[in-house]
Formats: sequence, C-alpha cells, structure tokens
Amino acid sequence: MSGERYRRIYAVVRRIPRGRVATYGQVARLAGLENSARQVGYALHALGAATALPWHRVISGSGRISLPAQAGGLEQRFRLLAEGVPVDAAGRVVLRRHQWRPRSRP
DNA sequence: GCGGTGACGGTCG
DNA sequence: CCGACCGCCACCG
Repeated sequence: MSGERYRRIYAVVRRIPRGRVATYGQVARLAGLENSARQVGYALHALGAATALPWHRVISGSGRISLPAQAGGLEQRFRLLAEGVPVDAAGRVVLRRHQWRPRSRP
C-alpha cells in the first residue's frame, strides 16, 4: 500500500485545515519532496474517494480542480463548497483568498 | 530493466 | 487568459 513517501504526503494533507486548500506542489514541498508534485496526485489517487483524508483540499497550482469531473472532480467541488470554499463552474478557486498558509515548517 | 504514463508546474507565444 | 511544450519522477505493465 503506502511507502514512506506516501506516508509523508498523507501526513501533510491531513494538516490542511477545513475551509482551506493547498496545491499539489505545496504539499510535495511540505513533505520534503521538492520536485514531486505529480507523485502527490498519484498518492491521493491510490487512496480512493472513501478515505478519511481531506484529499479534496488539494488542487493544482493554477487554482483549478485537476481531477476530471466524472472521476471525482464533481465530488471534490461539492466537498469544498460544503465547507465554505467557493468553486466556480469551471472548478476554479481563488487561491489568493483560500490557500492554506502554514506558519512555519519545523 | 525499459518505456509509457499522469489528481503537476513553470515557461512561452 | 489560454493552450502548447517541456522537465520531473515514482508507478506499472
């Protein structure tokens, strides 16, 4: 199932506060995996939508939902709206206002 | 072991 | 603002 890399990625995703979003690249960096933004998406995909992790709080660096609508993107949009994060019909979120900005990284 | 793949991201036109 | 390209890198057949 999950290797050490996945563990780190999941640990970061678990810290994203309700009502906030983080980007794949941001999660990768916080997990200590500098050039592995793609692996974050891969790791989340391996979980499936039934996981307890807030996978729906992770979006692309351009502020869009990357997941295709039929493959979970629709659910991701619903989950974000449900916790107060505005997502337009095209799946866009205003990062400037809703991106998670952790204080520091110990 | 090799090559294609993708829930990325930065750059360029 | 948007699409096309390209570099990255673990995973999988």
